[in-house]
Amino acid sequence: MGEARGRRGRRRAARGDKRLREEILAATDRLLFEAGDEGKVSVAGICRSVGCTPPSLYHHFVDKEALLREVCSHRFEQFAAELDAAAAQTEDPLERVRHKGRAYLGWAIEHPEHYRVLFMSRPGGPAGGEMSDEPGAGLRELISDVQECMAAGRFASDDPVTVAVVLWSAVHGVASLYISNAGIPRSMAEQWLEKATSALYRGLAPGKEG
Amino acid sequence: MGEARGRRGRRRAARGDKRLREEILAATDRLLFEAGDEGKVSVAGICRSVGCTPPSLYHHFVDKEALLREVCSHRFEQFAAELDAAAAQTEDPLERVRHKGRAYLGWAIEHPEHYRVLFMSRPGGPAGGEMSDEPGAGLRELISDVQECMAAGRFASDDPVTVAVVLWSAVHGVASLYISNAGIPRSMAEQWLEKATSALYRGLAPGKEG
DNA sequence: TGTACATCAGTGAACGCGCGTTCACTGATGTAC
DNA sequence: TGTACATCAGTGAACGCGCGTTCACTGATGTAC
Repeated sequence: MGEARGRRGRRRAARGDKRLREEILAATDRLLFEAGDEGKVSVAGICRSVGCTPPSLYHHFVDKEALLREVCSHRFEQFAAELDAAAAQTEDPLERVRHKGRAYLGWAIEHPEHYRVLFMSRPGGPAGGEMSDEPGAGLRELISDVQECMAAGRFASDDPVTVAVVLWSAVHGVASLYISNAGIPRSMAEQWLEKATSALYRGLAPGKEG
Repeated sequence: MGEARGRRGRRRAARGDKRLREEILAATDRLLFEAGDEGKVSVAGICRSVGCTPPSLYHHFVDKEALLREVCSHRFEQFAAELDAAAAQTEDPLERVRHKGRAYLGWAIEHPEHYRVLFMSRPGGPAGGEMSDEPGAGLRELISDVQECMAAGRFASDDPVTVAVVLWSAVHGVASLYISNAGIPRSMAEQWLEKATSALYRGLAPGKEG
C-alpha cells in the first residue's frame, strides 16, 4: 500500500531533485498566507506541514530568512506579471492606468496576507528589499504611463512622479483599509476605488478652469 | 546616597500607588514605539526597562495582552484628540476636512510605529478592537463633515459614506506609504497629500460639466 | 504613642513551551572500474 | 552485469535561548485597639 519508503521519514530524493525544496516553498507560502505574519511561521511548522524534519530544510535554504525572502520575491514577481497583463489589455494610457489600479486592488483582495507582508510590513522584514525596490520598478512604469497621459492631454501637465505616487497611494489606501478591516465586502472596496479614481481623474484633468 | 530601599529590588509602593503601573505603561509604549511590532515587545524587556521583575507586572495587569491593549487605546485617544483640535481651528466644513487630513498625516509621520500598530496591523492584534471601532467613531465624524460640505455646496451630492471613505483612504494611503518606505522625507509625503486632496476636491466639486 | 496584626506590592526561582539551528549519523543514489 | 566506494538527502536527538506565566515567600505599609 502506498509508496515504498524507509520505515521512517520521507523517501530519499535523487541527486538533483528539487521536489522537497519546492514543497517547502509552497508550504511556507501557504502558511504565510494563513498566518499573514512572518513571525507566526515557524521552521517546525513548515516541516510538519511538508512532512520532513527541520534539518532537511537546511539542505535547501541557508536559513529561515532566505526561505521567506524567496517566497516573497516569487509572489512579488507574480503580482508584477498580473499588473503587466492587465495593462496590456489596452493601448489607451488612461485606461491602462485604470486597468492597473483595478488589477492591483484585485490582487490585494485575493491575496490579503501576501499583500500585507509585501506592502504593509516594516522595511527590513523578509519583503523589505522588495518593498524598497518595487516603488523603483513598478512606480517607474506608472510614471511613464502618467507621462503618456499628459502627452495625450488626458492629464494636466504636472510633475509626473507626484501624480504617479498620488495614484498609487489612492489604490494602496483602499487596498490596505480593506485588508485591515475584517469583513468589508469586496464589492464595497471596488466601489471605493472607482469613486476615488474617477474623482482623481476629474481633478487631474486639464482645463476645467483655465 | 540615593533613596532608601530594600537591599534588592525596588522600594515597595504604598497601597493605592499607581506609579509602577504607569511606569510600565510608559515603558511599553516606548518599546512598542521602538520596535513597531507587538511581537517584539516582551514582558521581560518591559520589566528590565522599568526596573522591576516580571511577577510585579502581574499585580497591575492581568496579562500581556491587557497591557498592550491599554497602551494602544491610550495612544488612540490622544490621536483622536489631536484630530479634534485640528478640526476645531475652523468653521468652514471643507477647511475642517483638510485640517483633519493634515493633522492625521502629521500624527502618522510623528508616531509611525504607533500608526503601524493602530492602523496597519491584523485585525485581532492588541489594537484590533480599536481599529474595528475607530472607523465607526472617527469615520462617523468625517461623514458628517462631508455631509456639511455637500449641504454647503462644496461637494456634489453623493453618498457621504463613500466620499468619506475615499478621503480617509487617500490620507491613509499616503501615511502608510510613507511609513512602509524608509527614508522618504516628511515634506514629500506632505506634498503628496496636498496634491491628492486638491485633486480629489476638484474632482468631487459640483457642476464642472453639468 | 505603642503594639499586634492584616494586607499586599514587591521578590527569586522555576515551570513548560516553542523557537532556529547544529550535530553525528544512516543508508539510498550514483559512479568508476 | 557486478562490485567497491563516494556522495549527500534524509534522520533522531539535542543545543541554548527567550518567551509568558505561576509559585511560595518577604517584609514594608497600613490599621485596629
